[in-house]
Amino acid sequence: MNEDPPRYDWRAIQERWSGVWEKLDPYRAGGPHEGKPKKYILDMFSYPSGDLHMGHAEAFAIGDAIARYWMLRGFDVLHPIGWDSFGLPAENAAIRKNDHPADYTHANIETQAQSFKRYAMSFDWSRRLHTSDSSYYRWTQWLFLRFYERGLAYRKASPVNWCPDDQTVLANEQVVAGKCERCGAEVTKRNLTQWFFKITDYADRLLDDMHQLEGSWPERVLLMQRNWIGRSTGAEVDFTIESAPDQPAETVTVFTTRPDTLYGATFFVVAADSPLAGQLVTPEQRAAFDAYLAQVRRLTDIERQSTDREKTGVFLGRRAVNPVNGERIAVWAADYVLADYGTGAIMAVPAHDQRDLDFARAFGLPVRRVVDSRGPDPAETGVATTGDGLLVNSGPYDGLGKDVAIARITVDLAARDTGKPAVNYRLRDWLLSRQRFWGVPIPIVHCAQCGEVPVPDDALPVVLPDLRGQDLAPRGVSPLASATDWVQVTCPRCGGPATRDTDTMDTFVDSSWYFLRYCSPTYELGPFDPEAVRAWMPVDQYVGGVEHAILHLLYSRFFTKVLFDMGLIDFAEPFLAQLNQGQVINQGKSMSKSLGNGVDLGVELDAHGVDAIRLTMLFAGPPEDDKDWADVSPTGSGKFLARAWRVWSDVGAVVPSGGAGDHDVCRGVARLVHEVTGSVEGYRFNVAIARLMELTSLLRRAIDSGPGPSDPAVREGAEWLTVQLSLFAPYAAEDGWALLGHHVEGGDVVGRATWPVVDPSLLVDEAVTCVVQVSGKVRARLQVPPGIDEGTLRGLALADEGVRRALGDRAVRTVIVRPPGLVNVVPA
RNA sequence: GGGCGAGUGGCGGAAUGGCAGACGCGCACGGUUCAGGUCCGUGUGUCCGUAAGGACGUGGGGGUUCAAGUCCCCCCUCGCCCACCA
Repeated sequence: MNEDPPRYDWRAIQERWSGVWEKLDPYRAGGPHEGKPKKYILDMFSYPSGDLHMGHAEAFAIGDAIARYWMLRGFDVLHPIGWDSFGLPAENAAIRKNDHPADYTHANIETQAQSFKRYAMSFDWSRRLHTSDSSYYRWTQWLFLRFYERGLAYRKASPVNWCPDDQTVLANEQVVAGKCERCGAEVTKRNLTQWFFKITDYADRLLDDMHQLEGSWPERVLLMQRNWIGRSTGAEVDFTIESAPDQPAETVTVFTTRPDTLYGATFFVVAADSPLAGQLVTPEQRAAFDAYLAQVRRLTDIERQSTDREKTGVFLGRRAVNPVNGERIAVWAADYVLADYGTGAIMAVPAHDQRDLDFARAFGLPVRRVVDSRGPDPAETGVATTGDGLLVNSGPYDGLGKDVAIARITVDLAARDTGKPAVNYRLRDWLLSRQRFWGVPIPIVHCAQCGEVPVPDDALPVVLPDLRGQDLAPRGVSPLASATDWVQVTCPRCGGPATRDTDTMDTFVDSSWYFLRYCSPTYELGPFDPEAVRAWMPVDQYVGGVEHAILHLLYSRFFTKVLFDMGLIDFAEPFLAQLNQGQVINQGKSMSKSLGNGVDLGVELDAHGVDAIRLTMLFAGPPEDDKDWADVSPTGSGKFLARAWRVWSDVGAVVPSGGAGDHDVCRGVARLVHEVTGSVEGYRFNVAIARLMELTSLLRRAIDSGPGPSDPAVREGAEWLTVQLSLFAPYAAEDGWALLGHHVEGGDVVGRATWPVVDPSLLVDEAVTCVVQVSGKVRARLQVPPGIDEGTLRGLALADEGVRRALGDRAVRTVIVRPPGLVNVVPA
């Protein structure tokens, strides 16, 4: 009878080891580190909108490889998982299916948890958390109250972004190109009283602390945050608006980054939709202004922000007086000036600002150059000169350069009390209230006697009422308002009748502190145990998508700084290092239902197995590159795993006795294993996997046509291959570990083995191939000892047949000798 | 319009200023197999050449250097981000 050799069977392997891991639970983080150094490796937690998809598969393969690496290096690693489980999709599903959002949420969480386990994630499952559990959101409310006490959470009426489809307000950060980030509907403005976090108080620190992150955060993310915060330094300048004869004069302040161009201000513009415009307009111009304002209000933000639009505006009938030269300039209202940036009013310097120039040309307003740019006249070319130059037409400031002029003019304005240095930010306060149900209730009570009253800490959590199905249908006010029993309360301060705030918090509030909760997920005395946070935080490596570059990452940094100021933590940046994986795309395009190019993770896992998919994700390229699924080969990954498995199977469980084994195998293994370590530390997993493929081929050759499977060096190579491959292919590696004789069921899992460290003496080359170039082209290769001296090498190179042939009859001008690897002969 | 990043075989991608194309996919040929697939081996940048060998070659152009995919300048193309923020 012919006995078939054993074969790599990933299905059987997955089934076998997932059961064992479930029992052993091998990836729990330690307590106080037992003397070991710590690493906190954090994957962005998951939103439970369905099962895991291809994007998750890539991101989590990266995070898991990093976490597993540090475990094998002997660190105490915290690698937790949880769910960002409040949010609109669950609520919309509940309305559709007439049930409770929690049902949908928990079903999806269970599905994802099972998928994570199948995907062999090395999570500490004991720390799992859900932001929609009252045991979690109790502390979200507690944090809100602390922010409130410090004046960092406040309510104000203002025009806010309104999504007509989701029937809720949105934060600035959630409006992308005038549309709702989530559903794509065009966002409109509504004047509403809403809750805000005063993130603008932290603008400077959010900006300045970024230098700590340089080098360990993607440059692109830092840049996006810088742009988003948008700090501009300049001056505020007071213009007097000439009054009607019977009225007192008014002062309107403008912000400018170019106070040096003050002499070039030839008109004055206020935002058409600001209250200021309505106050300034004269009775004669009132009708024209009202008509213009109506026209502006009809525009959507998208139309309004289109930069190639013709400039529009209307004269308000009054004049402003320039504080530096007393010049009277016309006051206009226009929609190119924004009501909510700076002071909502500008001085227009058309010669040196393109927008002002476009406006001046549209309405025939004067243009005066005050910076000598030596170019053609902007009034004629239509191109404003925005660069540096010496001042002209600027009275006492003529001849000054930009920086000096800005400093001098600002000082002089301040001395006459008509201006001062000023800083402005693009960043606005974080609008956190939402008129939806499935979120954290805002723990504030409104009392006719006492006004806003915080819910006392010992009355937390304010638990959501039990609403479901049609109770949740959007009607422009929060669904919580219809839960009358829930809304009606007694005032915690005076005991009189009061009502609960019916808004819920933006889910980004939940995710702004979850990384702290993981340190002590069941702690009852506060949001986190200070001891545990001191032990684990900050996060050493955060892994997730770049789509959170300004939302989640900025908010989390803000929260961390506030907690630092409260004295609750002793660090001001939560994430020391950040890695953004690329997207998984298909045929050059991101996957979408409408394109029909979606790839289902479950189908891929069923077809190729977990290890092959993880390996494919990581081998496809550097982590931050996009991966096109049409360009990669899970089949190839599977073949590699089968080859590796056959090596383990051939080497088997018999431990050879004594000796280092075959010298060449030993050195080859050492070199490759060493290179894998370097590649993993640099997050070049594609290169690490390439080296493991080479290692596998080397061992294959050693078994078939070298010293054979029982050589000690071959065995050691096989063990190391197993340990290193376990970062990427945990199932196959565990099976290999068992094949090599380890008692996995008894707790000797490969994921808790020791990362190989090679003897440095094995990495020193015994013979080096020296490349000899003539004029930079390779003409000969010499085998030389690594310690060869310059003179000897030079002599050998010049004597070489190939070199002489290439030189021909030309004389040698220079010889560059870089022992032992390179000689470059330069002929005359 | 502004900012940032990237362009390397048929494809994904390697390469501290020092042998361009590691590793893989694909393809070709050979072996194994009743056959197909699997598996094993060999080859595979382009051009000239039976071969030995040679010429060319990292988007285009210029420069620095003994030596450039890598550094500098200009241009082209693509991608991403921001976009009337005074």
